[in-house]
Amino acid sequence: MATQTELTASSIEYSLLGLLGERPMHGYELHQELSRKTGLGLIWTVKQAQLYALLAKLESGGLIAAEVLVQGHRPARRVFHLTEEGGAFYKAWVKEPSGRRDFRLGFLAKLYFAQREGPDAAKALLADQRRLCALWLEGMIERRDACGDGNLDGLVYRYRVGQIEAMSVWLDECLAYIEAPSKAIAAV
Amino acid sequence: MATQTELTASSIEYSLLGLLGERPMHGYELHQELSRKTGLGLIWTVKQAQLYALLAKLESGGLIAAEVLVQGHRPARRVFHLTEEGGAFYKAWVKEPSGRRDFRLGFLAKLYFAQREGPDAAKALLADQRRLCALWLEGMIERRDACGDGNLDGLVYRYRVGQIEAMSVWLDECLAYIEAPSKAIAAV
DNA sequence: GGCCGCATGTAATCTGTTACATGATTCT
DNA sequence: AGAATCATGTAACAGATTACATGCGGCC
Repeated sequence: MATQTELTASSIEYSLLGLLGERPMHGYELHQELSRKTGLGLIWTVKQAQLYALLAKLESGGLIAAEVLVQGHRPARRVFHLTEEGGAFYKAWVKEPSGRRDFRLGFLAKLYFAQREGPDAAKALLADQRRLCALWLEGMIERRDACGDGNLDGLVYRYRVGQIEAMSVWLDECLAYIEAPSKAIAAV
Repeated sequence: MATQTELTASSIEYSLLGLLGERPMHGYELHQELSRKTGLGLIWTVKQAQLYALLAKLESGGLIAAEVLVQGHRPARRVFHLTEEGGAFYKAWVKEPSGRRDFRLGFLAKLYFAQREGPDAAKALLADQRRLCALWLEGMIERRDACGDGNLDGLVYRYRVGQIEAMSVWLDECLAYIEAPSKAIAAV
């Protein structure tokens, strides 16, 4: 029970927790995992230096812990695993829909993990996120309409409305995919 | 001709150049301009401290210069104006379409300025940006199709395709707006 | 001989955020 | 009396990026 110093973690950090929740890994391994151009690596990549820094932060926060694994000639590995605290942190994150700021990165990552936990978790997440997204859209449309046509401000809002609408459509696609992975997409 | 230390400026900095190109202003004034919820202030806001830091950077880079304007009792104002170099920098920026990274901020700002320079500048910018955007879309669709249906990677690409498509639609709306500001939007 | 893979990091740098400092004036 | 406005900044901290350091083994 390390003193909870108001731990705020970015979606990258949560994703590391998520990965370590599946199986313990050492830094280099994580880095490779994230450097592939599939899965999480497709969402973002972390530079090696940053990764080690993030791991150090998570470790000092008590969310992960390391075991040193010495191997003959090569440098020893520090194999990290989730602590209970870290697991709880991750669980809370993965079920909470994302804010607009980190939708692009955070939500994609969340969906990745939620779907691994099973279709129900993913469906629930998608439903929540859709609701949130609808709210954003509503608010943005209101603001768009508030500034009449014929000025640049309106275009700015129109841009945002368009982006949120596209999100919304995409969330529906995701839901369809989760419900019937094999051919759902073709129907769109 | 200060030694051009490979000046890289963010779109925020370019926007400051753009504002100062219209009329000289002091820091506080710029900050107010950007704090209003219309025009550029709608695109982003800068914290006061950061603004002064940016101005210092631009000044030391020789892109803007200050004149001190002492007024009776209040603190003296440092009124900044564009230098020739700064003007050239700005001009190059404003006509160049934005990359994907800073489309959200950079392009909106660019459009704001281009449109102030007149409809032709704005039209040219929009046309260029549309072309670029079409390329992105093409590439992204290709990648989307490359990873077959039925896996999460596909959803990630679908998301991106959706966002770029929305951009593309919006660019067309913008063009319509520039060509017939009064009622173009209603037609969409 | 030189580069890539393995596996760890540190140090320097840059950018941004938060908080604070100053000091007079005008609004409530 | 207290708050907000005017107008400038500095200092401390947080985050990411870049570059560098180490040291061995295997491949071309």
